[in-house]
Amino acid sequence: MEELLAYIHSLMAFPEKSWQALQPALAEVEFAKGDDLLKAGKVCNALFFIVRGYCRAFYNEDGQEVNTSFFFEGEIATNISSFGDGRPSLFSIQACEPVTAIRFNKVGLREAARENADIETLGRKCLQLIAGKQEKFGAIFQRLNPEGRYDWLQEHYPEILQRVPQTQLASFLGVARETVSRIRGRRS
Amino acid sequence: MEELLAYIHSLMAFPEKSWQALQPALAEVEFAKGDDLLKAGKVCNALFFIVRGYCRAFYNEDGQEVNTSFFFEGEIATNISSFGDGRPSLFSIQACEPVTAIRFNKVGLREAARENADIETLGRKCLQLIAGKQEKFGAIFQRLNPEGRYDWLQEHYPEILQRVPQTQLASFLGVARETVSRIRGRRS
DNA sequence: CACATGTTGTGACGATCGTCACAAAACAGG
DNA sequence: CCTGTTTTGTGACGATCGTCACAACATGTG
Repeated sequence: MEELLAYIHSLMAFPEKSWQALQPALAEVEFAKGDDLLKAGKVCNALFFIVRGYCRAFYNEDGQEVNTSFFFEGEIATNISSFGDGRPSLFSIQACEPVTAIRFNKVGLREAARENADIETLGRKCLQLIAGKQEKFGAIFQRLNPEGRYDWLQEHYPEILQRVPQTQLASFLGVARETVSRIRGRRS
Repeated sequence: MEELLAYIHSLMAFPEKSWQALQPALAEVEFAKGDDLLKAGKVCNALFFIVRGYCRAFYNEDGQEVNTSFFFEGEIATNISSFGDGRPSLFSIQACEPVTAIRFNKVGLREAARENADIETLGRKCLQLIAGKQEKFGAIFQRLNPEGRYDWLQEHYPEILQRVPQTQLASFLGVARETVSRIRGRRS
């Protein structure tokens, strides 16, 4: 819980009173490696603040999995659009290691936000953060070739390169597995 | 204004009372071709609902312009991250034709949202819409090669292909100008 | 109409990447 | 420790794309 509080404080001033008001919406949860935090086809009714371990978001493109993002400690894993309008999620989120997370229940969050303006603001901040991250990644894919993308990750998210197995990294970079292997060969 | 009202109604129920409360934040504005709706380096303190004409968002990558998106009639043009946290925008938004738009003033909007929950909700819906659009485009660039991207645009946003000059389209697709020319050659 | 400017088409060529095939290495379960 | 399974490395080859160079076409301005 301290991790979450620190995260929130990094975003905004958040008095003890608001923190208390938030509690009913929260629950600490554990996932084994391979467990789904969110299943494609289901509606996303929670946010997950990752405390330990990491997850991947992926969907099925004619029989094979495409990774769309990774969530590490101190990040929020969710499907914004499904969470937002209650439509089924197009992708799954899965624990890649044993994961400890704090679950934000949607209903509880909505109730808490109605009573407390800080919580409403917090929600908006998170949304902005997620949108901003998406914007950044979009730009990278738009203007960089596979090698450039790898370098950019190296620079900005070295954790992904170190913790994610190569095959999954390749699908995230939108690149053949072999290409990642060759880029790594050149680097070392 | 009717266009904007229709747009809002397509997103949510929005009673006349809320519409009235929103008015002080709105203003109809005109831009000549080439005018900036937002200048890179400045803080974005408005949303623009495009009524007529279209705009492009672009930034400078070592001396040459890269288009990051286009905004047509019935869409909202803005820089979410700059609008959200008041930091200077990394990109400009420019009218590609004579543009008529409705300007949402940030201060006015904030005041109106404080008084009226519908307006707060509207803000969140717009944010979600923009994040969702970004998510979609990100996925396309991640897994499609230039030709696939072109086809996808053809299918989902044919307007872009028809109204945007080829050179700017190329920079948007993250592709050499000549490649777009050849793809078009193959298509016809 | 003439000219300057900007946009688009096209050909040649090399670099990068995807695909296929198979070998090597790492890993997990008994 | 052995064995089957998954992950990673590597080579060959073809397709696509980027770059450069230049021609054709369109646009707009006097």
